[in-house]
Amino acid sequence: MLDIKFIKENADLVQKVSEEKGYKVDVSETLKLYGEQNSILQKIESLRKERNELSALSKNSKPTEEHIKRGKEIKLEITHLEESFKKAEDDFLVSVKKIPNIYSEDVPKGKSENENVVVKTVGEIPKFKFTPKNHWQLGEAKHWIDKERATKVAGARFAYLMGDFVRLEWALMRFAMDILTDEKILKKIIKANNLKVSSKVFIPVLPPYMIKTEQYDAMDRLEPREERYKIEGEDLWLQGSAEHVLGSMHSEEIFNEADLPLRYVGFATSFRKEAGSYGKDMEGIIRLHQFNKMELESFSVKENGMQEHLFFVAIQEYLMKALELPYRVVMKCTADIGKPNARGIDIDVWLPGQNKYRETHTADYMTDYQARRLKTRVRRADNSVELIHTNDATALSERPLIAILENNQREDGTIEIPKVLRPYMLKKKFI
RNA sequence: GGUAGGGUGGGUGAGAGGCUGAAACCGACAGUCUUGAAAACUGUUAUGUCCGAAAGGGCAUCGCGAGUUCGAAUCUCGCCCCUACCGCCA
Repeated sequence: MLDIKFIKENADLVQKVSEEKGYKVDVSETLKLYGEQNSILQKIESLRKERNELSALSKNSKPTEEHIKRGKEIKLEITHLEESFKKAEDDFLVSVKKIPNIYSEDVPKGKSENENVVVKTVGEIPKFKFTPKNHWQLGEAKHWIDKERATKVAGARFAYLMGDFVRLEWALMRFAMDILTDEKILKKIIKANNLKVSSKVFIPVLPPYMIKTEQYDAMDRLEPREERYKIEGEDLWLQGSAEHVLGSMHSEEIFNEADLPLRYVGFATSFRKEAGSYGKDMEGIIRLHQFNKMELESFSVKENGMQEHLFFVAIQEYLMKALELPYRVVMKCTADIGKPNARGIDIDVWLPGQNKYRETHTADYMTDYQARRLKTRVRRADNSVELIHTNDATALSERPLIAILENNQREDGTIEIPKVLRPYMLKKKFI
């Protein structure tokens, strides 16, 4: 949610920016609703003041008939006004929650993801002396991917992952974990990218996979609900990304400035309904209802938020380079960055089996948009309290694994293991 | 899941219908003293929100929600969570 004071002072800007992000909002209506809510509140507060004063008169003595009579009147009026207030407040909240975050100055303007801007392309696209297979042809031949049985057991968009593929996935995750918890490597990444951020390591987290409605909504990641799995009979949802349960972890808390930035690397199986993507990516394992992912999350003071975001992208690039995968960095345009985002970067990997780039990573910078409703704050050195800035980003998921299969395949269907993963694969070179 | 006891500020913990946003102590911060530090003493020390240029003032918050009452941290009901024991379980 945006700050209502900011909206008030920058109504035209907010209106314009919301439209550029593709959201239909009426800022003047929001402000009107805020005014209505406020004027009712002021009436209530002056009545409450009278009630409090009346009640203070009875501190040593019994209240007079007069006081009780007036008190009853006040009670009735307050009850009445509170009903109108509740309605006015709800209307205001519904309206203000629709307004997306302001985007960062350097975000390209665009009406759809087609207008995202490729910032750079890194790594050589491999040339094959044979026709490269896609990951499901490779995986099924090796009995690493079994979607037929998964469909029998759980339905479409599920898969059994098996054998060396599983070992490779664990190798990948262990590799990422080792990088993110090694301060020396983080320092190297910071230096190489000329960043001004703390080199504090990431704290590994295995979070809950379920999240309450209230927390999910405060994160502004609950919508669209058709995309989420609801737990029947409970006020719980299956999280769609570890970010959802990591970001809400410190809701209602006030950090000490000295404890920031606070960085987490969380591993979680994530769940998505993939509503509205019928028929898309039905083959292979690029778009399943559940997938494993290692996610970065950080909480920082406002002036460090952007550097933190750039640091996350630098980490993503470091991981992709280490895995020797060809990729490109994409700046998402206004229409594609997402409602709570101020800025968003995607990394797409080259998939020879599909002959195109596919998204493997996202990095999101939310400024204080999420923190406002989460009530995650920091006590600064001068004792003032303010909202923190949140960042999240993919570290590694199963999609880079697909890329390893397709990019590192040999004619006989075996896969060359990236050098950095071999220590985690009993030093084997091929699987 | 059952039974019992609990949830009050950064911490411990008092308060059991009105003078209580809340005692006391600890911690933290600032000051006095000191060459410096400690000790001692003095002061400050929740969050949100509204009005105001500011000074200041109002309102709300004692796990959450509803209710009783002229008046609720305090009484009633529902929910959540904690602790202990029992049951079940990786």
